Amino acid sequence: MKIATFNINGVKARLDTLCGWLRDAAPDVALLQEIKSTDETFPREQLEDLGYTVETHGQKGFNGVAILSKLPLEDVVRGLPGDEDDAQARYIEATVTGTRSVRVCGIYLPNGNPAPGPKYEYKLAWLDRLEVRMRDVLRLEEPAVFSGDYNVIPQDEDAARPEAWREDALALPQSRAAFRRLLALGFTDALRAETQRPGLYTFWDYQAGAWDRDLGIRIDHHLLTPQAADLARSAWVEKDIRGREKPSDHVPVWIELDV
DNA sequence: ATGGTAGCAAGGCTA
Repeated sequence: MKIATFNINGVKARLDTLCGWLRDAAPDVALLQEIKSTDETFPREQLEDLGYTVETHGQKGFNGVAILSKLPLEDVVRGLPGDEDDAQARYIEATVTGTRSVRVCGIYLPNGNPAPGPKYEYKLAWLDRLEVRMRDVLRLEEPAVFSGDYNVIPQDEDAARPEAWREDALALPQSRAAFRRLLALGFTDALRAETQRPGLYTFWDYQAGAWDRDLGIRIDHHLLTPQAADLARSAWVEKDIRGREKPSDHVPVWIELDV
């Protein structure tokens, strides 16, 4: 089972790109972030025509997440549990069953800038709630993946210019500590081993020629329960997507599970 | 210190 996470940065503006990618790359499951659409305006039919089951947790204008799957999706949860007053659409879960079941959890973590400030407080509170949810799922001792745009640069080697991010909400010590706590629960960062070779990034800013100069950061992650990690065959970044026509500022990040 | 680009949606916010 091939699972990709992809911050699409506007599904309506990216629909041709998305459909072409789904035809070529043919993920079994695609977790999308920043769909910037409501459930009603999401281009569901076009994706269903490509053979995908579609579940969305949308919002007008900003944020929004979705799961596309070639296999049926069951037991969908919309919204990160733990705060009834949180109106931002940043989280969706479902179960997909191949030769065995995998819980797939799609994440669009708050950016948190400017820090310090209320947006950063929201990011840290969201990370605390995510830790609770991940602990609960971990207890089930089943294959599960928490995949998406974490808006966290875990370590200096995950940025081309770490000094440029020193004061940024994506790399502040509290952000990194919270991410490390997620790993300490017992999760595996599926792409971590790949970062032994420098220059593994998933995002390049539209501004200041970041792509042309390869000034990227690694902020899109797959975190695997031990049961999922045992099934993991490989993990990779589809970097060339960033150089195509009208790209998102993120690229797809993949894992393949032996399921 | 600022601005640089992009999407949504129709002005400013978010990133």
